[in-house]
Amino acid sequence: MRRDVFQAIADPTRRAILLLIALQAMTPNAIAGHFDTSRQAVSKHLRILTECQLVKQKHSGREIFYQLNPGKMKEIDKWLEQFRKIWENRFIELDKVLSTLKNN
Amino acid sequence: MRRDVFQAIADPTRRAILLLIALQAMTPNAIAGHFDTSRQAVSKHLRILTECQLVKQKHSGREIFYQLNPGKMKEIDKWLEQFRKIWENRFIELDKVLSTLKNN
DNA sequence: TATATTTGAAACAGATTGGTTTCATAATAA
DNA sequence: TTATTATGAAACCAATCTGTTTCAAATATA
Repeated sequence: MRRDVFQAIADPTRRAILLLIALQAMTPNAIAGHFDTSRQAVSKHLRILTECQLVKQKHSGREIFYQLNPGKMKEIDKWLEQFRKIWENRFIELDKVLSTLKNN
Repeated sequence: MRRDVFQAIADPTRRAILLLIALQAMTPNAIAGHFDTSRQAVSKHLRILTECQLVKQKHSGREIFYQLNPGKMKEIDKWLEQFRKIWENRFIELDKVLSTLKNN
């Protein structure tokens, strides 16, 4: 069972769930109401999202509200950051080429 | 066959390949040399990465060099951006709370 | 030309995934 | 208390995924 953030966001329904609960915590039933899948299917998605800590639970009576854990989203951002550095380096190199051309 | 960038980066080997060829274009054989999997397995990963346009091919005789397509990486960045906006909004709201406390 | 190298692709096997059905548990309402 | 509601979890199935084996095609070398 792979349960990392990258595997978690690979599924389009899970990405939609993350966006849905980003602004407001919601119960599994409420979330399921926004999709064509069953409550049980949503529940399984929520389990995966919870296990990799992309969402957090907040119990309230018999209801469970799920909300985004923004901190964990930064793990994806961190991974992307490596590539951003590469792009930036290329831009610096491009700048060098351009200034060399300018001086000649 | 789902072939979007999110499904592509779900596999750890594929993420490692992306990092490996980010700085320098490489052939499938050279890439396979860096991992424990076979050349054929790497070839399949490269096919998936190529199909979703995360990498580009550059033919040179019988060799094929694979290189990162940084532009496509931005699709992931774009998706993350939605959440960054949410975080920023929260920070703005937090600022409001703090300044209200200050004035009282 | 004959041989070796580099690669992609198809066929197959085992593991994983996403969804449904069913059941158990806990909290609320009548 | 009894019935209803909200939820998680287990069993199961079809589809998909990753890796291996095998083969074919194209390019380079002896």
